[in-house]
Amino acid sequence: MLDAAAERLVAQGYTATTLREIAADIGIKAGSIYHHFESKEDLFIEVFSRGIEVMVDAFGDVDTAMNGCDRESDRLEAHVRAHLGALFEHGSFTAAHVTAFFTAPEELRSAIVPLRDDYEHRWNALLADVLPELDSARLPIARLFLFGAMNTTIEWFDLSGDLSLDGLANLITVQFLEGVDALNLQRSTR
Amino acid sequence: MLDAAAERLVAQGYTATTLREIAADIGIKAGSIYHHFESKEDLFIEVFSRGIEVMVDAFGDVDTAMNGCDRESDRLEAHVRAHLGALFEHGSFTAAHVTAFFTAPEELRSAIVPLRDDYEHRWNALLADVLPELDSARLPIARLFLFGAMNTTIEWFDLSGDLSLDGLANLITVQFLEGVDALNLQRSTR
DNA sequence: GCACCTACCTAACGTTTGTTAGGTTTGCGA
DNA sequence: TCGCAAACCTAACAAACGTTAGGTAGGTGC
Repeated sequence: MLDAAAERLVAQGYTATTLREIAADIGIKAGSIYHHFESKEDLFIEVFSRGIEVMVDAFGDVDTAMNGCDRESDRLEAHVRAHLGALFEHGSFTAAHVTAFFTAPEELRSAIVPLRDDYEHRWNALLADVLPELDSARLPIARLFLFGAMNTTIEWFDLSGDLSLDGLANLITVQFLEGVDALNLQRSTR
Repeated sequence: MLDAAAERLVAQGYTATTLREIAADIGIKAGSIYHHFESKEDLFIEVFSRGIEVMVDAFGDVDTAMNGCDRESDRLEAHVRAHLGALFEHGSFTAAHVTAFFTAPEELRSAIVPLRDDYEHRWNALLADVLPELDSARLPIARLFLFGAMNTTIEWFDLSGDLSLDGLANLITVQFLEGVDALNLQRSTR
């Protein structure tokens, strides 16, 4: 049911997604939803929260797996890969979060913002490690550029196309670190 | 009235924006909208179209103004600045387009897609000029990265903050061309 | 002064929305 | 086998939605 809600969110946004649709998707009636959630807002708070949970979990997994890694660029690429994985490989929760968060009413958003802030903090800390020479005032901006490039992939990237998620993660990382010219040389440093 | 519609679009998305709200914003009643447009869909087709128009016009202006420019990176930066200008300085049409386009029903979107394609083609051509050594298969991807970085600025950039639009355009261009490390050296090549 | 057009309003329509009260089914534990 | 709670349904509610038919005020041209 949360899955169905997330998929509808991706396709239609918050207001256009009705409880009757979600109920029909899983073969129940709209009123039955209220046995599990107090309101539409409550249901989608859960969906958006899971969207962040998936991201945070993926981030944490990479952090432990890459513990003894000495090449900082590899660490970054692994985290980029994890973020893309959360977007494309772990259900629609993260995708729903990224695409539909701003279509939700403000009361709902403000309940989610603390979770978002936590995730953003982790990325800031990561980027501070990977890029120690970067002016700390520029760091959040660099992160926002990276997030922009990663998150808009849901609008165009096709999992079944020629480019794999690994390849996409590598492209984004190289482009982010070294600029567009380095795109032709991708994977040459491995 | 189109302005009011665009502002509501940015704040609430397509479905959550009601004709009664738009009418109230400009001091008329909802029914009166139908004297100017045949339907809600018709009204927002006009709004989305203008959003692209603003971008295309800004692009064209830079093209003529930068005609004799020999430094390709300056040309690119001027176009980035123009795109950001369309987002932040020419009403809410472009901002509405970028944020709310995917919240609109599909029939409406398909009426707008040709205009979008035209704008994307211009950028592809520009990038092919600026980056002749870039693999042509990578070119659309590079453009999508750049678009992602530019368009997500509406979610965080503050016109009244320390960073100016010129500065932001420079940051994005440098970051795009040379990578994140070059951010510390911005404007040093001028 | 008359006709006419544009811009708006009033008042309702049918539909859909989130939501609720009360009843029914299902399955598990004692 | 009984009881009970979780899961679901039915049927409706008030509110809000896009939309429409018919009417009104104000200005323009003749």
